[in-house]
Amino acid sequence: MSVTIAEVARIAGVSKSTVSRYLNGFYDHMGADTKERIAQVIAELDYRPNALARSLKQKRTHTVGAIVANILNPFSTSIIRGIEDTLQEAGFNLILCNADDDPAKERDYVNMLVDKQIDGLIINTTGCNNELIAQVNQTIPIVLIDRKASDIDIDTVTVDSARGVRQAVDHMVSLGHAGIAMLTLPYDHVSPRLERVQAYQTALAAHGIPFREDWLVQTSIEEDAILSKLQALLGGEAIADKPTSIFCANNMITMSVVKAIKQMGLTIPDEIAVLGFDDWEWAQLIDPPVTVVAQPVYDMGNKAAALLIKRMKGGRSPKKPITILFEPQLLKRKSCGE
Amino acid sequence: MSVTIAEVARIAGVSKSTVSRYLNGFYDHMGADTKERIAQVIAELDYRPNALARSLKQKRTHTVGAIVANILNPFSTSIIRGIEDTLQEAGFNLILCNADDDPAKERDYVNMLVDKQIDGLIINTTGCNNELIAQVNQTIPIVLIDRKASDIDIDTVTVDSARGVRQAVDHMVSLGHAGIAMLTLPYDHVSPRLERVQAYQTALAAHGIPFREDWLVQTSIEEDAILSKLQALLGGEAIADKPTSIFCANNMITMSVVKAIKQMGLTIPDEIAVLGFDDWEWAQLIDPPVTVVAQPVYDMGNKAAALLIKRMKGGRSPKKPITILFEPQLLKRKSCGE
DNA sequence: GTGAAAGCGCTAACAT
DNA sequence: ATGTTAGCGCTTTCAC
Repeated sequence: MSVTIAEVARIAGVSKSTVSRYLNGFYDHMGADTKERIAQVIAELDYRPNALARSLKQKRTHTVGAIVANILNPFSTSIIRGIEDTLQEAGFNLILCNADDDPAKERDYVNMLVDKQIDGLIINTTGCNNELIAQVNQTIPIVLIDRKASDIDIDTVTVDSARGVRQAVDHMVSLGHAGIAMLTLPYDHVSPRLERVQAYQTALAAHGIPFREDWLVQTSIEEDAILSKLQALLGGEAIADKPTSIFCANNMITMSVVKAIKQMGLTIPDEIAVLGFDDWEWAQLIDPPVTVVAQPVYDMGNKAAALLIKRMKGGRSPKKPITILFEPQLLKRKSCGE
Repeated sequence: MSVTIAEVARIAGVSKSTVSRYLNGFYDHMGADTKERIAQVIAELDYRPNALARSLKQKRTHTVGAIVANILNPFSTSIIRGIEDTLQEAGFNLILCNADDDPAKERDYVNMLVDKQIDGLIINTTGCNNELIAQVNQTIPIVLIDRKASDIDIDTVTVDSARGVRQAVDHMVSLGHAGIAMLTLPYDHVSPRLERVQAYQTALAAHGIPFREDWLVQTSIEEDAILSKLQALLGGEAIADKPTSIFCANNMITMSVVKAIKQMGLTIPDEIAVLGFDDWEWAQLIDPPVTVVAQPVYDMGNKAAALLIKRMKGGRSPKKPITILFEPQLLKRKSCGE
C-alpha cells in the first residue's frame, strides 16, 4: 500500500490534523520546527495525498471535464489547447473526452464526469442531450463551446456564424460566382450548422440569387457519399445547371470536398471554386490554398475556460447565463479564383 | 447535496449493503421484490453512486490515463482514437492529457493521474521523466507508445523506424536522389527521432552515399527556424553543394518544410524532393501529394490499450515487459518525382 | 499550536 | 437473503 497521512503523522510525531494543515497551507500558527519535520518526512517517504480521499471530504476535485465532438478535427484540438492553457494557469486539472459526435457517448461521458465529481464542464455538444446538460448545470457549472443548445439557458462561447457566412458569400459573389452550392454535415441538432445553412440562404437572397434546394446538400464525410453528391451536383451536361462554387460548412467537409474534386479530375478554382468555414494549420498547403472563414479557436477555448473558472469560483451567485460571440475572419487564398 | 446510498436504502427499507450489492450486480441471492424496490427507488431519486467514494474503498477507478506529446499532431489524435475504442469496449474510462512535449507538464500529469488513482497509464513520453515513470510502473501498469525509454524495462508499443527510414531512403535513391538531407526535431530524448537519424546514416552508407554532417539538421517547427535552415541548405550557389531531396523525420516537420519550401518559391519535387515519416489524413491534398512512410497509428493505439488491459487484469503476475513493433509502410505519392 | 474524533459515501467481511 | 460494522484516507470542527 502507498503511504498515508497517518504514517507521515506517526513518523513526524504529530497528529494527522497537523499534517493535513501543513498540506493545505495553514502554516500561520504552526511551529517552525513541526513544519520542518513534516516537510522532511513527506520528502523522505515521497508521500502524495490521495486525491480521491481528499475530494470525497472536500467535495471539490479541482478538475474540469471537457467533451469535444471529434478529436480528429483540428478545430477540436485547437480549442482544447486554449482550454488547457487557461485552466492550467488557474490550477485546474483537465479531463478530456471525445464524444465522437455520438450522443450516447456524450451522455456516458457527462455521467462519468459527474460521477467523478468534476467541478465544471465544457462541452462541444452533439445537441442531443440537452435535458441532461440542463440538469447537470443545476449543480455543476457548464459552458458550451461552439455549439449552442437553443432550448436551455446556459453559458455559451461561440462564433458569429451568420457573419462568417455572409463574408464568404459576398466574397464568392464578388468573384463572379452566382452558382453557389453548399455542402454540410446533417444539421439536425448542431447549431452552427443550422445557422450557417440559414445564413447561406439569407446571403443569397441579399444578392438576389435564387436559392436552389438541390444545391444545398447534406452529406456525411464518407468518401463515397461526398463523391456521389458531388457528381450529382457537377456531373450534369447543362452548364447552366451546375454551380461554379461550393461553400463547405466546416473543415471536415472542406477536406473531403477537395479530396473528392481532385478525384473527379476537376481543377480548383477554374472548374469549381471552393470556400470553407474553419481554418486549420495546413489549409494553405493544399493545392490550391483554400480560402476560408477562420474562427479564433484558441481564443474561444481560452474564453470558455475563463468563463467556467469564474462560474466555479462564483459560489452560489445568481448566475445569469451569457453568450459570448467571437468574430470570424475571411482569409482570402486561392480556391475561389483571383 | 446529492442523494446517497444511505438515502436509497432508507427509502427502499433495506440496508446500505443490500443497495450496494444491487449496484455491484450481486443479485444471485437477492429477493426479487427487494431488487425491484431498490431499482425503483434508484430510478425515482435519479441516484448515481459517488465514484470517488467507491474508488476510495475499492482502490480501483476503472480509469486509464493517457498522456500524448502534442495533441495538435494528427499522429497523437489517431493514437487516441485507437486507445479510446479499445478501452471503451473493455469498460474503462479514459483521462486524456496533453504534455505539449514539455517534461514538466508531463511530470505534473503523471503525478495528477497517480493521485487520482488511475488503474493504468499510456504515455507518449518526452523521454525526460524515466525515473518517475519507472517508479510509478512498480505499482501501476504503464505502456509506452511510439517512444521508448531506453534505460527502463517497460511495456512498449512502437514502430520499426529503422525499417521505415530504409524504405524511404531506398525510394529516394531509386528515383535518382543522391543528395538526401534530413530534417528532424531535436532528438535528445525522443527514441524514434534518434532511431530515424541513425537509420538515415546507415541507409546512406548502404547505398555508398557519404554522410554530410551539415545535411542532417535539427530544428524547431517555428516558421523562421525552418526557413533559415532551409535557406542555408538550399540557398547556396554551387549546385553540387545542395541536396536534391529532404527526408523529414515526422509529420510536423514535413508540414513545416513544405510550407517553407513554398514560401521560398521552390517547386516540389523538381527543385527539391520531399519525403516524410508519418502519414496523415490530408497529406494527399497537399501540392504535390506527399510521399510518406505511414505508421498504423490507430492499430498502435488499439494494441497499447489492449496490452495495458491485460496488465491491469493480470493481477500480481510476474510481468515481463514486452515491446511490440509495428511495420511502417511506404506510400508513394508525388513529392519525390515519378 | 496541536490533538481527538467524527464523518465524507461507499464496500466488504462477518453475522444471522 | 439481508443487516451490522468497520474502515478506505482525508479534512474539519471542537477542545485544550
